[in-house]
Amino acid sequence: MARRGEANNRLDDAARAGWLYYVAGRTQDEIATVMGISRQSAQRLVSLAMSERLIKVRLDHPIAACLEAAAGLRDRYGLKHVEVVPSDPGSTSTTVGIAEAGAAEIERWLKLPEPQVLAIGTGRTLKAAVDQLPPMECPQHRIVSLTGNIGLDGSAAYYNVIFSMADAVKARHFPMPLPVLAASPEEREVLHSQSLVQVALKLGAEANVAFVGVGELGPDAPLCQDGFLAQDEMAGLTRAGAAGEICGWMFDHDGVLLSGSFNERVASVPLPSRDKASVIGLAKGRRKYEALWAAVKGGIINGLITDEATARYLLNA
Amino acid sequence: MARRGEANNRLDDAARAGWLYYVAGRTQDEIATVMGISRQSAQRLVSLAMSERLIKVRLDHPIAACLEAAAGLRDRYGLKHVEVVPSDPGSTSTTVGIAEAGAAEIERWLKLPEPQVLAIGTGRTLKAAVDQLPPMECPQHRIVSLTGNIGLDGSAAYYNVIFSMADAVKARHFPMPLPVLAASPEEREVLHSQSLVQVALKLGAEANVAFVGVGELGPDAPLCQDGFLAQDEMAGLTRAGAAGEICGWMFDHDGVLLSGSFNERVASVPLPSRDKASVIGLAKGRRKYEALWAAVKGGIINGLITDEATARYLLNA
DNA sequence: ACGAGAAGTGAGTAATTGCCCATGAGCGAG
DNA sequence: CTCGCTCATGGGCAATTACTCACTTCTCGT
Repeated sequence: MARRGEANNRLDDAARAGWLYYVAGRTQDEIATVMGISRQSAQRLVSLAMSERLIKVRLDHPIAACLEAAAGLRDRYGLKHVEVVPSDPGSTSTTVGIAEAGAAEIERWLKLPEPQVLAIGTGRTLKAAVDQLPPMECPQHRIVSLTGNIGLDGSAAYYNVIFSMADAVKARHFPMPLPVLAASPEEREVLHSQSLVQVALKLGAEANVAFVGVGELGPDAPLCQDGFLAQDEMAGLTRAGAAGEICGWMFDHDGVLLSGSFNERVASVPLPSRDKASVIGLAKGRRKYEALWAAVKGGIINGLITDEATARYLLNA
Repeated sequence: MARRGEANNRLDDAARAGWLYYVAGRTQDEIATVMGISRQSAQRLVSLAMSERLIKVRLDHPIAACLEAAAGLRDRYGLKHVEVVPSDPGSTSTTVGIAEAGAAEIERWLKLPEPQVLAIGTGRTLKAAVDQLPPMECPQHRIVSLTGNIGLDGSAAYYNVIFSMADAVKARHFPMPLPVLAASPEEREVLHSQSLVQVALKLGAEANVAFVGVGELGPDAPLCQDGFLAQDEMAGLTRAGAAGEICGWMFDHDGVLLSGSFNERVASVPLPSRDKASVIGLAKGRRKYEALWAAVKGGIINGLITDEATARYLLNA
């Protein structure tokens, strides 16, 4: 192969080896012969292709147990769309499985020929899902971020997912040039009156589908860890009965948005109407059980992508 | 898990096993334990998930499209060797990429310890490829030129590639001390009876591999530009149905060598047998589409090094 | 019921893959 | 120029996976 960009060359070779291994089904020995390298090097390239995420694997089959759980959840909580992936009891990851399934669902929407407005929230799970998206050309769609991308200290929020999405999907993107949280309800009004923000707010209201993470509360909550929320404020919220948050919007154990002043400072786009749009939550894991239960009970979300264990909890709750 | 469609059950299990294997990265032993089956059964389920296409693997890298295109061309036209390099849309060069890939392939042959006979055609693309060759010592091989190196006016043909090759590669070289085109079939016979030419003809018939450029026809054809062919003769050839040429041999749109008198005047070495040898064409670019299509259709060449755009054309043609 | 045939199972074994380690090439600092 | 560092390489070996075969179970038609 060409001798020029020596840096890329390794990844190119890795891609080639990975393709030959996973797609063409050759053995590493054959690959080594074809590429004129040793078997060990071929093995390294193949595993490099894996660790660099050049190779993406997805399962396209509704597994019966998961299907049943999904159907049960749909009936029980009146959800529009439920997807349950197998649990991996040995893994502590909060994204494995969900990310792939979420990416598949996002991809389904992006492949629609009719123009859609997709709204995207924030969070680690969503980030992992978006990272699984293949490059796509979707000029017909528009993608709007539901949350601001600026932290309390003015820096860009790492987990604002819309930028990762823009890398993979060629469509018009509308980020929110705002902090997640305004200092006061009045400041929020001022911020929201900016024309750029107005566009995002309008698009958010028109969204056909929204993909959101579901955040738990407590000292270890992602909101605190990422510095959006101080510990004492968090403690106050839990005392006030908050059970979880989506895009910053706090809700109680019945899934009713808190009426206190906190939610009046949240600068995020309001969640699209659950009557017209699908608001799909992506989350799994013990720590999110309470928040998820509240969210589905109260109809904060009407779609869910989760794993088997979480689904079981929600069915028995 | 309810038991209803017993037939599905196996596929469901296969899906679950496949998920645990490919997505969660567990070993088949672990899967067997988790699912309460034997390791062999787990292996069967995993391979079933693969063969039933439940698991979809995708490679996210520019090179993926190239490899797929290459495999497609190999199948479609029954080629022995296909290499597709990424297109560089910004470049008008007819050689960038091809030259490097061609050089790499030539190098692979030169590195073989067993003595080989390499045949080399002519053309700008091939020249660019040979210019990429590193200095090598290959006393075991012999390299023969497929075309004459003398123009109509008696001067040396600039694009006769074998001399450039001799500069880089230390091996025995056999140029063809002939014009490209004889004045008449009879003259060709006389020329070919020279003992030096006999050696080249014999070697050409023994060649293990031939690297050739593919020439398009028309007023701007390289054959005209380099003064091997007058415009009126070219016009006559296109009227007679010629679609392209390789080493001077004219062929029609189905890749069948023209039977007219022109080919009887071509003084080049006949192309090596496509049954025994690899005849690898190097070419890319809009202007060569027709000629390439004819050449692969008719089996004039059984190997191809080209770029993505050209590969796409050949796949859709 | 019964037998033929399809389908599945586990043991055993060959093939393939993953990983560790010693080696040597390449490179920048001194 | 040399030392020390990093990193790719290929050998060797253990772990993992794929395949074959003989045997059992199930199904279906008579």
